[in-house]
Amino acid sequence: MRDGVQLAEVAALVGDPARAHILAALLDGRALTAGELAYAASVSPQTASGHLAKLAEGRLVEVARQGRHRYYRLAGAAVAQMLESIMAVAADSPPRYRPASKVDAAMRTARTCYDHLAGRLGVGLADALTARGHVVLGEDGGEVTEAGAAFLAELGVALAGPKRTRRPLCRACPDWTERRPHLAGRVGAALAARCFDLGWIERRRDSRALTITRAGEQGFAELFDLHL
Amino acid sequence: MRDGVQLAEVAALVGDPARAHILAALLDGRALTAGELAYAASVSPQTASGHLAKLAEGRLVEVARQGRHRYYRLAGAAVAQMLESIMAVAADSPPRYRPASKVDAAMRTARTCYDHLAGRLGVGLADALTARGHVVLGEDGGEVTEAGAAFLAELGVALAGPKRTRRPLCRACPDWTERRPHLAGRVGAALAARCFDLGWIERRRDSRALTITRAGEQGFAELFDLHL
DNA sequence: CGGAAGCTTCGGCGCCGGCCGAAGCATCCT
DNA sequence: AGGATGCTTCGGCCGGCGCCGAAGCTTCCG
Repeated sequence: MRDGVQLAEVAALVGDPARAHILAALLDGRALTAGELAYAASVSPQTASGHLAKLAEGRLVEVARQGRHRYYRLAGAAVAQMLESIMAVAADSPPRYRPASKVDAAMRTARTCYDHLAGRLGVGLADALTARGHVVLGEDGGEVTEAGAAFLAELGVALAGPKRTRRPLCRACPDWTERRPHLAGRVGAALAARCFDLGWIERRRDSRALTITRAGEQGFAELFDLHL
Repeated sequence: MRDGVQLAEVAALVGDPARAHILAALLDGRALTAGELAYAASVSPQTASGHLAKLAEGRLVEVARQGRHRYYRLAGAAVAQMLESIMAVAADSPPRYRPASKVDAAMRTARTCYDHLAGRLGVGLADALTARGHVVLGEDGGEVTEAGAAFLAELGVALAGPKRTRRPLCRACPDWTERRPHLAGRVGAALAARCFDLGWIERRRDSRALTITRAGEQGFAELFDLHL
């Protein structure tokens, strides 16, 4: 069982509190500077730099130099999915203390998951789209029906992009609060981006939780029969 | 971002080499004794005992006393899925050394994943069943069609069991070698069990890889048009 | 061109945690 | 009962890693 060592190496990278905070901060798919990540992890810049070097060597994050800043981001959707699956185990494992604070309620309602939407909002959208036959989530990623393509086009969701990308169009991504999948893949990302553009949702400070605006409440209710 | 600490706690449990070997050994869903796990992890019984206590406290494994033995097993399918997703990241992350040994080839062909089948065999079965409309894998787990139920019944797959179980009937489980989902859930487990009973597949020593017997080759080819 | 900002590298300290020997329980066998 | 087996607990050793201060490198600005 030789895969045990690689398993341990990757898990150990996530297993340090500072690095876990860094990864959690990157989980919404944005690219953050080393300084911001140091602040997020509550460690000094030197310490964060060391952690980031290890994460980069382990191919968990990628770095992009831009002027005197260095922007770090998750290395891909597989990493995000791994982190979500670990959180899913962490969520029900420890009976220790269950804060259930206000921010948790917000997280459960709507949050970003890598570059798409999760929480009740995310699974609600996925449910609505599948119930109406706009998307079909199969085992091999899933597809968008003709009616779905028309619906999304009318909504203004940009699905053009380079066709040669390897990323699947649709993917069911497990949601660790709702325990049911939400919509990921290129469609999930484009839909989330469009919701931001429409001003239906807004990011919160220092959290992956999202604020649903009044326009968003109206839009989600009218177009998706979704009341959150 | 308070979830960072819980993330780190769970990941740190997997992050130790000895514990990772233990978890990898349990990944096929069987329950093993503390002694067997100590041997699998190449540590002394005392050391393994400490690790197992931590894994149990972290709710990653469950223990069942039976005589003077203690049988440990993974705490659930969510844990198995987490481990698979970590392996998926570990598989393409390190360009270090790629052994690509013989056992790896066997693992890619057919192996167990928790209590169901993975590898080319696993995804091939899932493909065949969906292509023929025997199962429909949706986002919310999936269903077995009437034709599928009849087909499985004729094959001798026992799907009765207690109806009140929470476990979904079907579920798409990501496959880290094929990078496409295979069939999990109660149906996946029952199908795997039936293949063992039919003598189509056999476990190998010290590995999750499976040997496909001559009867298995014939059966998979005839009933699923699957040539491995 | 100097100074400041952002980030990294280096060096040494300190501590957490894995490891095993020895001992302590529980269970099974005869 | 006596001994063997399986597993756990205790105690102490020791290596590794996270941490930060100081210094060095690159980039931006006036």
